[in-house]
Amino acid sequence: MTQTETRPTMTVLGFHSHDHAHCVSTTLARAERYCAENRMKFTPIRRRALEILLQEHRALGAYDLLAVFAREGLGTAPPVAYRALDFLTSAGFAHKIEGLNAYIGCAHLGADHAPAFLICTECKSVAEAETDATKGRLGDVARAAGFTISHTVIEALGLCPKCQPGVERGEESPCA
Amino acid sequence: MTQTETRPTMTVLGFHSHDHAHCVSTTLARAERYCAENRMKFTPIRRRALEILLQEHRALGAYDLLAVFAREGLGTAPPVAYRALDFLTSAGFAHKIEGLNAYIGCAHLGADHAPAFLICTECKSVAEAETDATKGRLGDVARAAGFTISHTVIEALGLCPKCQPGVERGEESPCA
DNA sequence: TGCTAAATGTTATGCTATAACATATCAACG
DNA sequence: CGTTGATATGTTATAGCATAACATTTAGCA
Repeated sequence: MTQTETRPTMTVLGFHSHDHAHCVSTTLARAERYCAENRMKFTPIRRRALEILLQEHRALGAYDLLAVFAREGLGTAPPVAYRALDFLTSAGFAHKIEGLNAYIGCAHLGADHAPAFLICTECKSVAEAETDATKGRLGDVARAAGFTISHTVIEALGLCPKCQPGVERGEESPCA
Repeated sequence: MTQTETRPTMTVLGFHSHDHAHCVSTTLARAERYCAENRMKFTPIRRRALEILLQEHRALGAYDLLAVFAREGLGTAPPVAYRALDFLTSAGFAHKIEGLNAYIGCAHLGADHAPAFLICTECKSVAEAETDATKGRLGDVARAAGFTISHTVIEALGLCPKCQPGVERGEESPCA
């Protein structure tokens, strides 16, 4: 199961290192402001759910999230997790990775963007790309067919740079 | 549940009408030949599974398939359906629609192609496009990130031409 | 205050998928 | 022919993902 405890500040985002604690806190602050401006309720459980997803920075199952909630006394029944995830995904604060039945936090606030994901099947780390261009191409196909797109799922499964065969690793766990 | 009985010969493929009975039989024949040439066993249950998927020509859940099997005395336990689907998807004879947890037959034989799907959330009909171009663009992003793609999931959910608001329908069921 | 809408708590259930092990089938080879 | 090994199938049980339904609480507002 997922542990939240001992985790370095510098970890992987989009397979690049960065100051993770900083990006978590600023994204939370931005979400807070976004909700205030849009009459949305950023309740403690929703805020904590986003915080967990952002901290992990990899695809997390609903029941993984629930397990953290349980440890923290925030709830034990599945709907607790799914409601928080519904809120976050509706708001565009998180996305579901369909290929993994899992969820990931997102730094791009606002409901309408068409993300593409690179998902490492080895270490489960996920990079998010904003490929409106990809949606544009899919959009061309759709337009030609008279099809109206409401949502896109664009995911690539494979191996991230650190999990490629032949890459030697140190003592740290792969990709994070 | 899904009924196989009374179904017109002309139905929707890629949102275009076509002679469906013909495309089902020719695709089955091609699959048969492909398997013979590649030492793969196109057993009765696998053949029937593909036939069902091709006939329906829309996303079908594993348990929908299983229900048909049960009616026909081919099996009642989930692994029966999942094994057939595993074979068909491995062979490239069928694809899983991740956004629906459902499966669809495919006319493009051979394991390696990168399909994109337009999925009508109203009538569940599915159009398949061979957008190697889209894979190419995702591939650009991946290459830049040092990511090796093994599989892509490219799906657009929305409304097909016949299910658009404002389109009046006759007495037939939507899109099929 | 009292109304309404939204959020949360809780129980139960349904859908999706696979593990594990037994049995059967079939092709290759001596 | 019969053994052997690999693949396919039969079967039971269970794991993992998700939601329906209803009770209770909370927050905003007339």
